[in-house]
Amino acid sequence: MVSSKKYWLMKTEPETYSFADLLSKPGRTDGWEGVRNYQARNLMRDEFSYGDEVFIYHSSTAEPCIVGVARVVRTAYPDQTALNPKSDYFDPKSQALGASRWVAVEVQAIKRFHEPVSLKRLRAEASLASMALLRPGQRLSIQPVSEGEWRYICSLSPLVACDVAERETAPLSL
DNA sequence: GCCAACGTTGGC
DNA sequence: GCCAACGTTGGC
Repeated sequence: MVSSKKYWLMKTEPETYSFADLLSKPGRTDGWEGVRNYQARNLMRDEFSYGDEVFIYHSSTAEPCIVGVARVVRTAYPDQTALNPKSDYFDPKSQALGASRWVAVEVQAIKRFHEPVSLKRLRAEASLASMALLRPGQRLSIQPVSEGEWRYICSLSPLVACDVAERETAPLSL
């Protein structure tokens, strides 16, 4: 039996890597690298399936918010940045091991919120009270999102397909 | 920049 | 395996 689609939330600091950065990649697809937490790694490695959908969340910024939706287009593979001494994500222990202890997945941006859904807004919604993201001291950079939470959040602001947005906004650059 | 809440490290 | 020290995250 084919398992049903699961939903996730992934945090990123937009100063380091923003949703716009993902949109700028070929095919709006990129490797989600640099996750250096076992719990988050295990979710990616053991739970992420092809086609799962992911909220992209901007953290450590003036207005923390969910900015868009991406789709898992490649399941977990070794995160090679852990073996690259020049990478910000270099991990000496992986180097000592001779293999990366970390994994990455590839995600493709598919939709953006017309109005990003702010953390403040999420906190104001009673039906999201038990959401993982809103728990005090929740630092996990990859979190499961229930189908109910997913649908509710998607109803809070219109979603714009990224390929459409590209056509509308991208100047001709040939 | 503060600080609470974690997670990791390493001595024992 | 305990746990103190240290580092990191991330909202405010």
